[in-house]
Amino acid sequence: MAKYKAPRGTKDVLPDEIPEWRFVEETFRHVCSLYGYREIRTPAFEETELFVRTAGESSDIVTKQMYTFSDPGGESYTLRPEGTAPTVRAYIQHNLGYGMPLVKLFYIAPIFRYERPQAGRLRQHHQVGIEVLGSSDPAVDAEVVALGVDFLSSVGVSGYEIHINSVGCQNCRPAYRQALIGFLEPLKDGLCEDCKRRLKVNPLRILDCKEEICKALTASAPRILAYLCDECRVHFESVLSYLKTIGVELVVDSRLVRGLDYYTKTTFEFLHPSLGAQSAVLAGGRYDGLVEECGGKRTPGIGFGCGIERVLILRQHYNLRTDEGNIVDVFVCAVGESVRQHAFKLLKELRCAGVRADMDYLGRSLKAQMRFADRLGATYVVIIGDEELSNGVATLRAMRESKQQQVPLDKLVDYLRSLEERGS
RNA sequence: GCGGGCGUAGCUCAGAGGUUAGAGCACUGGGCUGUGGCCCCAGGGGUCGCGGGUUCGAGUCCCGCCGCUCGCCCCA
Repeated sequence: MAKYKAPRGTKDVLPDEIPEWRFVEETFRHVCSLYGYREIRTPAFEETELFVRTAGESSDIVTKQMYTFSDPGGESYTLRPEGTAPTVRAYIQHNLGYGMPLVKLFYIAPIFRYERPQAGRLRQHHQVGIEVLGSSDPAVDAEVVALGVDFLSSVGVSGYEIHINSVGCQNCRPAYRQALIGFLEPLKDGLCEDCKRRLKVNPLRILDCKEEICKALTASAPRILAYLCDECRVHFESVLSYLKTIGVELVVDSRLVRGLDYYTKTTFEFLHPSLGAQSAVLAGGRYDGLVEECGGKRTPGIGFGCGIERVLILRQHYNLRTDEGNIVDVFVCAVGESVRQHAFKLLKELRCAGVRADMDYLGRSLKAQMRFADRLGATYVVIIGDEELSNGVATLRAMRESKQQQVPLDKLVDYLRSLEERGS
């Protein structure tokens, strides 16, 4: 047993898995560029206060999931538990909106939450996400959902449902909240323990409870869509209309309530059945009050986060797999100690000429060197021994064709480079 | 925080009270004295998660702890 292990709920991404990660990340970057989004990178930790203010005092994230620590100077910091607040903080701090009324950003970042790990849920996971700041146009809501659709289809994921809802705004949500409390108060003895507590701190969350008894009791509860103010109702209908125009299928789900306090108007989740209880692969919503809450000018915003590990689970589910291909193009086999200096020099020249190349550093037999070259996927093997050296040549073996020839040592690098160029 | 399953070689796993703990894959060497893949032979590699208990004897049975994993809550 190893003495040290990766902390609970964290994972090492090993070399064999890196191609999958790079594929997902690069695909995301590409899709974002098609939509005019630019990348931003923010620190892994922020002042604790930022998350407490934005996610909400009573949210699960703030009450029990944050990795908070104080640095030697006594400041309280928290490892990023979500991607939106840091992005908004950077947007305000650097005046990204100055002279640029609409800003579209994307990020790829680790996210930290203290939770019980299980399939598709980690204490450090990674999200790709986007944020649009500066427009309340319902077409932007539709664009954000559309980008999510394009991203998932580009990485080969299908079979999900998009649930969408509007949670209203500061003008209409209080009335709905009162109506909901009024409906549930007489029934509260039948609710689960968690929901009895939610009734006081965040009654909307009761609609999202997975307990059958709560689902039954809330089946006929008032629906938020019936309480939206004119502005929110028109906005939501317009979002649905834009999405219909581009052929995105939706499930309007009036029970969809998200865990963060800052959401307004549109909220959505992309749910996939094969993810089990953690069925959300991509989720987000509009947050028209967040920038102001963080000390900036009143600026509407909307975005989503998407769990990379969950995307990878789904790719596995669909038997999708990108592999690395060959690791080097050329392997240099030195036969005998006396030729190693020459082999080492040749290796350096190959690499400087842009040819991926390697050699043996374990003093292995030629047979073992060949086997290793095969395992690295080398297209060519260069064999140099005393005989070759005294004739000023090397044996060049084409592995896939199982053919070999003698090539003058001083022509070898150019020759291999030309073969490479022709091959690629 | 609560419940189920599992911890034996680098990996996947067999072994269910009785010599010195095994297999496949991988690795190293040889068959092939300078040539990969296929085949054959050999070799290296293990505090059987940790600690205690029962027993003449414990990977094996019992208890505790730790870890991993799956589910509940919640989230990407």
